[in-house]
Amino acid sequence: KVKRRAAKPRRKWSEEETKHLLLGVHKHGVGRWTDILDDQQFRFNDRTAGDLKDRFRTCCPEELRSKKDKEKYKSPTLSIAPPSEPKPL
Amino acid sequence: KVKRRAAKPRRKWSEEETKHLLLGVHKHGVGRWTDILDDQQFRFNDRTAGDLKDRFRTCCPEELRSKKDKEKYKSPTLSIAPPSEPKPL
DNA sequence: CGATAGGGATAGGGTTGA
DNA sequence: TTCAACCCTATCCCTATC
Repeated sequence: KVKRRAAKPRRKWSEEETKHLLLGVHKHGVGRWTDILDDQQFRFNDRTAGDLKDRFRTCCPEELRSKKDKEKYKSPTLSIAPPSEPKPL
Repeated sequence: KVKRRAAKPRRKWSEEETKHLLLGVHKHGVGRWTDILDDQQFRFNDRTAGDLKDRFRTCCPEELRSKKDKEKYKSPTLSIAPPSEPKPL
């Protein structure tokens, strides 16, 4: 049986934080979680690359189901204006 | 409106079954529902890990309210002698 | 070795029958 | 109405794989 770490307290993703994630995906591409996390243009509330991956999975279930053509996530469909001054969350 | 599965018939938790749950928490810790469920030392009446979690929530509301120091659930306060031969419920 | 994808488990809010 | 029992799923964990 696998020893599990003590779970960290759960923190809901805010709309603002999710917007930063989607903008990050728009800029760097799906799966580039560490790149997005390290991009100072986007602000996250103490998340890990895995957290970003999990959040994207739940906030975009339909797209995730089609594994091929991940480039489509970079389509202009996601037309959210980047925040000129990302504030800390 | 969320699609719901057909509900399973409700079965009350007996004192015996609850005792096994508390002993399991004492041994494995709060939140280790699958570990407790898989521990052959304890017997449950066809419950899921989620059922154990929910039962613990209702049978120990005070302790659940204090999120910190979960180790206290392992305190000797819960000094119930483990059944040498757990019987099926 | 570091990072990700996918599967697994839990926490907490929601639902419902007695 | 209340509340124990059960459901839903976002969030977090584990690990094979690259």
